[in-house]
Amino acid sequence: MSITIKDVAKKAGVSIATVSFVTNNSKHISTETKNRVLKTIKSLNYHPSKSARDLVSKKTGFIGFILTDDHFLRTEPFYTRIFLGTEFEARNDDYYILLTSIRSDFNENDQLPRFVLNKSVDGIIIAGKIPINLIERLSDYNLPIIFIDFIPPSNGYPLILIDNIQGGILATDHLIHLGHKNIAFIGGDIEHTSVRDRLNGYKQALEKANIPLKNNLIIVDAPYPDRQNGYNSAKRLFAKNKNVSAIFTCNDAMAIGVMHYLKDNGYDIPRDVSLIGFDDVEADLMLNPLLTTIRVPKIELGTEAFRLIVNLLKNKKSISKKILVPVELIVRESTAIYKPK
Amino acid sequence: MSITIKDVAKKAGVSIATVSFVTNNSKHISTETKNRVLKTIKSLNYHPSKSARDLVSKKTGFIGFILTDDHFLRTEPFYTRIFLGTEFEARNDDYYILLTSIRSDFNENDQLPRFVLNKSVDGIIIAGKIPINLIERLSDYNLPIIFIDFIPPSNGYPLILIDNIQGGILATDHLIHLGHKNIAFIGGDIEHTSVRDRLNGYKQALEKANIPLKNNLIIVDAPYPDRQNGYNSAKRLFAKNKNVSAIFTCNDAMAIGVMHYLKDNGYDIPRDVSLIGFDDVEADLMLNPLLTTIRVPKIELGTEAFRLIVNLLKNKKSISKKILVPVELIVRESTAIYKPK
DNA sequence: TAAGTTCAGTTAAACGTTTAACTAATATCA
DNA sequence: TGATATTAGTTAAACGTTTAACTGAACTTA
Repeated sequence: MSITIKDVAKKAGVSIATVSFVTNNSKHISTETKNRVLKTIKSLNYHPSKSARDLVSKKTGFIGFILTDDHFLRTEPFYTRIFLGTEFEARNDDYYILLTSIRSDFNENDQLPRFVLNKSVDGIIIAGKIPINLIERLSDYNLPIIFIDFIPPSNGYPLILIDNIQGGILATDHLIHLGHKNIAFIGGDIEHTSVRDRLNGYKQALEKANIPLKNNLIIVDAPYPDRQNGYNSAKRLFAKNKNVSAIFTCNDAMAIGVMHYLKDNGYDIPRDVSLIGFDDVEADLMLNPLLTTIRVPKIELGTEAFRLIVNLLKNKKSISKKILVPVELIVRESTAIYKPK
Repeated sequence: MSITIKDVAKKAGVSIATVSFVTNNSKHISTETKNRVLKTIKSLNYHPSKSARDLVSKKTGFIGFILTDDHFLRTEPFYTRIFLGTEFEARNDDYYILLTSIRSDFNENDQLPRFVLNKSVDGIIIAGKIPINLIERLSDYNLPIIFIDFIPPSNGYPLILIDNIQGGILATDHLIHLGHKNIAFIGGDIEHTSVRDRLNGYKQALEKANIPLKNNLIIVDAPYPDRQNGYNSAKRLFAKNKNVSAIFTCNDAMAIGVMHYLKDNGYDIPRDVSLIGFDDVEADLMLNPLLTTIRVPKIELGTEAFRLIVNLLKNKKSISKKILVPVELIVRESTAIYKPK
């Protein structure tokens, strides 16, 4: 059968406790014995049984990762990248990540993820907007929960957030420095905090530059920030106001929609209109022109979340931290110096 | 602390063995006792400890799922959908899926996935093309392995495959029925079996319709089947042959590249050229015109793989099955009846 | 030198299940 | 009727670890 700690102990001529102490280096063992044990472990290709370990330590060694179907299957690998960041980091710490998806219209009748019901995780990471009734039901299980890129209504949870305000400022500043004055903002649902914060950054940047805010340059009534809604929002923007020289959209998907609208209506990018997105999802490298955008470090969001939850697990006291991950301006081809017509 | 089988046994007034028999219904227990135990379980909200179970049963209850980074982070949610299918199915069978990625240039110096080293999975599902040295090293661990959408060089593994030949026939037949004669095939790497099979279907369909095969209508030298290579392949196709009225590309990504090329060069789709893709990844719903394609049932590929591996695990004898999952023609706007210029 | 301290290692209990082997009661049948 | 089979349940060992409590030797120190 499989090699166990007993086999190692026997072959190395020590007790199983000693082997255990070596593998965990939890007690001082003479270098001589230690090396002998280590060598034996290697030669037998011994790997401790996870279940036996978990059983006695009362830990599971698993972290649950929850995503809605919507987010999971998004065209752009945004949330999958975040997951990957978490998985990467977990490798160093002997944790496994259990990924599951829930329906985005999760309701009272839906079952909680199995790993919650069976208590097979030590903590939970949730990325993106999630139905609040799930959060409420989750709280009964008193597991540590961390949110990525979402601010739940109830306080007290540690949060890993994108520095959206900073991103909004970065994007808008870029356009301002290029000489633009009539800068539009196109967002999805204003109820979503990221959109609100990005808009906030936009406003702050304008104010700092003494450019008056015009409400008819702000379109934030689309239900979902996808390409189609980007297209429609652009249409509505230009219906109100022909005098736009630059557009900041709250994400790349909408930006691509806007791009389509502009092309369909004879505007050249960036000659007639400059366009900047947000996320940098590399969704469309064939885009012409290539999109200037704000890069969100997705992998890093995932790794940060993992580090934080492990910390929480070790120190037991629930620090309700809020970590803002910085973003970066990526200048490509869709923005240019303002030239009056 | 946590509720254990002992608590249930005590409260229900039976031995722990009885409780175990009830939870597994592995032995006949009187309905009376059974109901009493069940009720107690519910009232205490008891859930068996997975690690204790795994320890004695020598199963882990986990299946490993391996993807290369390339596939994982593909723009189109192709492989993530397959994973989701597996995860869905696993829910019914009390299995968990451990998803991990490896680098696409995985080599001898890279570590095997942790779940292999630590023996924390009962079997492995691999989706998409994977470096063969990984397969070789994996075979040492004598775990059941199943491949999805990839035929490894070494035989004997159960395979879940897309019915590519049938798909090739379906696509080409569609174009033939529309009256096209000069039908081009654009594929990526011909070394890839899916491309070969799709091309095969293409050839079969032409032959059946008595349309002579022209080699200068077949472009299969792109290293990777993405948009950029679709664009380039189209360029090369039209350099050799202006007389093309329909194009069948081996996947949607290349089809989108081809679409860009056609637009850039003044061809109207489908008036001048009909275009059909493969995969139906819904990557670009803003596409104009919407792409006619062959739909691959991604979720189903995942569920089939899971069912097969569980079967393998239960019956122990390694049936080297090959399951061909059928595809479906989805007619949208990019194909039309042939009209001579 | 005697008492105490440190060091290196061992022993054995515990974690929460499953399951083979057993028991005791009841049913079946020639 | 007595032997046998069936049913419903129990007992106890086993799975592979961790770790508290212990042991014995070697080293300090007054």
